[in-house]
Amino acid sequence: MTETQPNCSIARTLDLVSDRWTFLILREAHLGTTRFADFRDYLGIAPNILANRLAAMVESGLLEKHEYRADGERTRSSYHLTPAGEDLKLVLAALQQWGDTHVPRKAGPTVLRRDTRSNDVVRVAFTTPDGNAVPPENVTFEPVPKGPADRSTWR
Amino acid sequence: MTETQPNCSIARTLDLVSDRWTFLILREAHLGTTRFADFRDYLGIAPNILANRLAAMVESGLLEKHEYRADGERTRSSYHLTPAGEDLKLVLAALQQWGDTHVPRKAGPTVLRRDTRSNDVVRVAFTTPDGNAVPPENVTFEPVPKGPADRSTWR
DNA sequence: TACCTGAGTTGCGCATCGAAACCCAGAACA
DNA sequence: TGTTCTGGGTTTCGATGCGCAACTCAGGTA
Repeated sequence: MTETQPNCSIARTLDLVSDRWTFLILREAHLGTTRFADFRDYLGIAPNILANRLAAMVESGLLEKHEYRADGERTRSSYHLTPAGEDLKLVLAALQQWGDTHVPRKAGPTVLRRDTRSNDVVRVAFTTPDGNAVPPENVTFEPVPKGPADRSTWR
Repeated sequence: MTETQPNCSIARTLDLVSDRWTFLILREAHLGTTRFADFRDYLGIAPNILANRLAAMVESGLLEKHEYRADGERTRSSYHLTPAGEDLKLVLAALQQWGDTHVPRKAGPTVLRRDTRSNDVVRVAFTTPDGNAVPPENVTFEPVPKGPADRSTWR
């Protein structure tokens, strides 16, 4: 087994998270869910699939499994976002924002993204390094000159 | 078949794009690929899967199929991003940015996001509506008060 | 002792995936 | 006129993976 890493960052990312359930588990984790039974009940996911996904996500560094013990109870497992998992907040927000505009729910969105300081609703957008907004139509994906020219090796 | 729409924007979005190949086809489309054979060769995707995905993406409004005829050639098919598909640029960029930092390639990234006006490298970030950057740790997902409280109906 | 609850595991039928092979129409060639 | 080439697919078929339902197992509770 040669276990080739794709050259494309999008492809490497998708190797870890492209699954629908993985995204939804991440959504729940970002909303504060940590326990197996809560993920199962909130998402309506089959327990074998959930166990499978959680293990894969721990394996790939998106979640950490902790054992904890509340007073007078036995130890339980909980799953917490790692910094890498936290950083996917931006991806989740981008997906959500797209869904809000392109496949809207008649009754309006169920979840907002809000700035805890100002209470403003937050958007995801392109910016320059110094924080100026860039209109999407001015953003291009540009292969780097030294990169592998053969597109088929990008995956 | 009741064909229920999930209440969660992320879930509704994932119904259209959660598949790994769908994302990679979108990446290629954003790089300018329009023809069946080019998608097939650049991605190394089996033609049945490609045909399947392209049809689904046309069906869900991410791509449009055009017939065109170059001088002295027969008509050919091409696939072009719709505005909705264009808007997924932000999601692709967010995935790519995450991959660049959390599963980096030793030889550096293969594709950059660049502002065609200033030539600056572009980042994806949270902003307020008036364009100020918001640090990710200050962004929370907040269920709207009137929304369905029962999380299990969100999907 | 029996029961409950959280956190899974196992078994099984069905759908989907993907590799390889095949197909078909139009142009180009001979 | 027939053959070949190429783009854009379709068909076949075996392997994988999904989700439901049922079961397990350990610790705490009545």
